[in-house]
Amino acid sequence: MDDHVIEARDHFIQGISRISSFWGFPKAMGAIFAVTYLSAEPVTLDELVKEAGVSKGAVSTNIRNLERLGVVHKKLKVGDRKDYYVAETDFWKIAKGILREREKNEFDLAIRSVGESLELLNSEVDQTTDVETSAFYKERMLALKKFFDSLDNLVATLLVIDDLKSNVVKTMFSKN
Amino acid sequence: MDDHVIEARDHFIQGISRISSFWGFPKAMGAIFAVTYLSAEPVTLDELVKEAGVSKGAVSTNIRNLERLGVVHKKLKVGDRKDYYVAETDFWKIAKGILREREKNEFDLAIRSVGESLELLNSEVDQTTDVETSAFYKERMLALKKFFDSLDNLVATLLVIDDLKSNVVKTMFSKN
DNA sequence: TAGATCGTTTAGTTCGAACTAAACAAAGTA
DNA sequence: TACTTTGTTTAGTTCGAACTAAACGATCTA
Repeated sequence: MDDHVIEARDHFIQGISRISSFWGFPKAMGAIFAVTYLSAEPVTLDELVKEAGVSKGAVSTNIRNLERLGVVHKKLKVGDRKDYYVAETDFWKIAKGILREREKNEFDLAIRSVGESLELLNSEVDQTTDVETSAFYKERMLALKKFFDSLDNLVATLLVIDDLKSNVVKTMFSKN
Repeated sequence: MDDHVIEARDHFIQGISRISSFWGFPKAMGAIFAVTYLSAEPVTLDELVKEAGVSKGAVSTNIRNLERLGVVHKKLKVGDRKDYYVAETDFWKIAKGILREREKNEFDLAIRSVGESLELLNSEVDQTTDVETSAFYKERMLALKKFFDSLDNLVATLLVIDDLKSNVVKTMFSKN
């Protein structure tokens, strides 16, 4: 293969790896996706081991996460025990998948803890001390909770946008 | 102070710490912000050391980053060498500040590398081998680049939204 | 059954981000 | 000048996420 092509490919893989790690995913995950994305044919686990330069175990776990996020798709061939993977090419779909995944898991779990803190304050029928402090905490925590709720609505709204509407978004923010 | 209030406060600080680390920031950074946010009065570095339970060095570097992001603000008092900090309470502003910061730095640096890879392919006037592969790479890389450009426009658009319009957004996505 | 071929799981290791402790710098005060 | 008070920087350490190597399980074939 032409040197320039190889160089471009390597540079691309490296770039995707950085993007991956920037968004809080493993670098290897990015490399694995990049290889899959640059492959015209479905790729096997062993090919990914070779092309992405990571161990079989790492490919196994990372590709599974990629599939869970909808970033790649598993394709089985009849009479073939191997798993084949192809990259999702609709990046808006990918973005939605990732957002949806973050929505559950850690995200609103952490957000929920703000609500819980607030409830702790509200259930505090005590008359002991520091009414002022308690009131101030309530005010601040409530303000943050409201922000999170709005954000939640925003994301939820984006998630229910179907393909038709999403095309509107694509058109709006594309230059050509 | 009332036990419930202390418990609520601790729970809140812990929650913010998790959110912080979830978004790729140090846990301590979240704790420091939480303490600042829950303080009615401007706080000093030494108070933060005590309240957030991290070392002076860590507070120093983290608070500086928080200020750079516009999450807290430094307040100086006349005839007082201490630095005082207050939390920004407009979370939409905070979100914008963080987005803006990510915009520079790593983000479009990584994105740029995709463009560079593409250029490497285009500057490849060679006639050697693999015309097909090269064409395929170009196609895929261009598709990704277009997506990134759209995303870039989207973020840029959000960033130039002034306070008036941003109130529209707030209203749109608040429940009450 | 034995052996080959897959993907997964586990035990152990590596590596870097983020922390602490402590030295340092700067700027005021006595 | 010496001492105090404040924030920053540096050297060294810790700790966990993510990796590798290798054992394992499952499934097909001869």
